Formats: sequence, C-alpha cells, structure tokens
Amino acid sequence: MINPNAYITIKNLLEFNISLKLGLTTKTVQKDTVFLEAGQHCHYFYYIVKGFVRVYYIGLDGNEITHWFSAKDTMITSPFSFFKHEENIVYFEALEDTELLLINTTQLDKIMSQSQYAEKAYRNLLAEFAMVLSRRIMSIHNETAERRYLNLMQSHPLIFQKAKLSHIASYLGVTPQSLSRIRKNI
Amino acid sequence: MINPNAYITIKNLLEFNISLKLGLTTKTVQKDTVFLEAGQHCHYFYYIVKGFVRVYYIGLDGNEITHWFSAKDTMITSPFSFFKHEENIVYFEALEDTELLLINTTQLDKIMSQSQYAEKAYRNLLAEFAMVLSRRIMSIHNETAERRYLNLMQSHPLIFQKAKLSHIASYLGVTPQSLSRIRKNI
DNA sequence: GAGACTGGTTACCCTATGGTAAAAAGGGAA
DNA sequence: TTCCCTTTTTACCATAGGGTAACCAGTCTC
Repeated sequence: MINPNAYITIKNLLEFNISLKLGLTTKTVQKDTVFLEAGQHCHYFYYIVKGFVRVYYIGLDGNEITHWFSAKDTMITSPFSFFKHEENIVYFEALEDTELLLINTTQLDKIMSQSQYAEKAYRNLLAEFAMVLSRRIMSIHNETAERRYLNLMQSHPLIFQKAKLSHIASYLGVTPQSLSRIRKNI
Repeated sequence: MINPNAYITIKNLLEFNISLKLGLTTKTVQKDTVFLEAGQHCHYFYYIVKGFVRVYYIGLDGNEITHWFSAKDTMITSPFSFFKHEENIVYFEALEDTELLLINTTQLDKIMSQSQYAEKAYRNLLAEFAMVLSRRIMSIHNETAERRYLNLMQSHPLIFQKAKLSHIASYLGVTPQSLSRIRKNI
C-alpha cells in the first residue's frame, strides 16, 4: 500500500529549509534505477517530489518481494536502518523518473524541535503508517487474494499504471501465476 | 506480536501525572473480561501496568482473529478509533487479571506539549510499532506458518504461557487444526 | 465417580496456491 | 516487418492449509 499522505508537504519542507537553514538536498533518479540497496545504510527520510517508488526485499527463495509502493507526495525510509541503525534489507527502486528530497536525522530532529506543527504532523504520519500496516495484516488474515487484489485496484489504481503485475503479485502475497489466474476469474 | 517496549515507563507517567496534574485514572479488569468492544469508541491509550491483553476482531466468517498480544509495561490502543475517530473494530480482552492506566487524548497532548522527552519517546514508540508491523508482514509473505510459529515461540515465549493455542493460531494466520498439525511435525 | 465443558488433536477430503515449464503476447529497435 | 527481449498467461501436477466432524484429555461441578 502506498504510504499515507504526507502531512508535511513539500511546501512546508521548503519553508523549513529556508527558515531553519537545513540545507536540504534533492536527488534525481532515472526510471528503473535502484537508489537504495540492501546492506547500504539508509541515511535519509525521502520525500518523493515526483515519480513512483517500489520498495522490495529478497525473499528466502531468492525472489524479489514487493513490500510497498510509494507515490508522489509521500515519504519513505528504511525504518530499521534509519531509526535503529540495524542492517538495511530493502531496496528502493524508481519505477519512473523520480525526484527526491533528502532529509537526514539531524535535519529531521531540527524540524521536530523547532516546529510544533511539524512535530505533530510527523507523529500523525507515523500513527497513520502504523494503521495502514495494521489494516494490511488484517486484510491478509481475513481476505482472499482475489479480494485483496480488487481492494488494491480500487484504493490505489495508480499502482496498476506504474508497476508490473509481478510486483503487485508479491505485494499481495501470491505468485505471478496465481495473480494471473485470479485476474482470469474476474 | 507484543507491542514494542514502552519508552514512556509507568514511573514517567506517574511523574507526569503529578507534575502536570493529569489526573490519570486506573482500571482493573478481571481475567477473561472484554474491556473494549467493537463499535465502542476507544477513548484511551492504555498502559498495561500488570496483566496480559489480547486484541482481536471478528473475521468475515465470524471467527475471532487475534490481531496482537500486549504484555505488562506496553501500551495499546485502537488506532483507528483513538486517533481518527473511525469505527472501532477490535476487542480488548484481558487474558489474566489486568491493571490499566488510562490516558485520554487531552492528557496525551498535554504530556507531549510539556515534555520534550515524552514527545520523543512517543515518536519512538510509534516508529517502533510500525517496524514491528512491517516485519510481521514480511514474515507472512516470506515464511511458512511453521517458521512463524517457531519464531514466535522464541521471541515471545510469554504468549505461550498466557494465550490459548487457538488465539495463537489466528495470530499466525492459520486455523487451530493447522497449528496442531504444525506442532505435531516438530 | 459420572456428567458436562473446554481446549486441543486427529482424520478425512477439498481448495487455493505454489513450482516448473512452456507458450503467448507485447513492445521496442533495426 | 522481423527479430529479440520482457512480461504475462496457461497447463500440469504437487502441497500447504482449510472445513467438517469426530475424538480425546483435562478440569470443574455435583
């Protein structure tokens, strides 16, 4: 599922950048480029200004498993690595030409400590994120793959424009063959 | 999975309670009592002072599905209801005599706005929670039920002392019969 | 000790999904 | 258009897990 809408908008971030002298940098990534790899520490909270990103990891059997998709105006990071300095296991791949705004720990802390608004927005973002994940676990435990597929189509049609069916299959927790079968039955 | 260790400890909370005049209340719940039901708004962030709680919801087929377990010194709430005022769909059930510390929105906001420390701890808690959920989704998509069972036994042995196998089965995403089969094969 | 519960296991068959392999369908590039 | 490459679909069989139902074991009550 796409990350919840960012509560801190680009506009806000750019304002913070000016007023707090954060020195935020941007990064441009071409289509089909992996810009974060497993094993590399994730230094940033990324704000996706433009583009579309797939987060995946390598499963026990060596296959890529899509963990989530992230669209324009949402934020992503590798929580394990960014927050806890644990080994990063996910890959970030741009599924189209993508423009990122990079926010490191220091900058994030600075924003949080200087702005009540940002702090609250950020807390909201985290809570929202937890809810999205929670709902997803419920969906896995309570719905068939077909139902999950239909729900995803309805709630995030954009994914179907940007990602391959094989990406979507592993996101839904089935093989591409199964997804194909499911699509046939509809 | 049990909620991440609370970063705000009871001791902290009680100190906040005195210094910020929060007027926190406690609640005692007997074994096998449901103290929050689907449909009821969840007014509190609960700190579990003592005891053990199971969070579950009713699946499409009418069965109870355990969403998570929460032990002593962790916090729980129904995020959808507490944060977003959406319809609450989960039940909180005390699996043993349980003592709760109740924190409502106003009190939580007051703590956050008055203490940098609490605010940071709380942010940490949310991030940690998102990570636990994230890891759980990965585990569902990448590991067999048997593996998940063994992992749970290792990481949260307490659950096996407090909860029934049928609770654990639905938590792992299988039927009690399947769990029984899995246990037999070990 | 005999019922009556509850939780857990077993047995049976069934279905959804997995795995391998091959075929089909698209989509550039020359 | 034709070739090549990638993605998707089909076909086949294998398997994990589901659903129903019965059974067993522990525990409580009378």
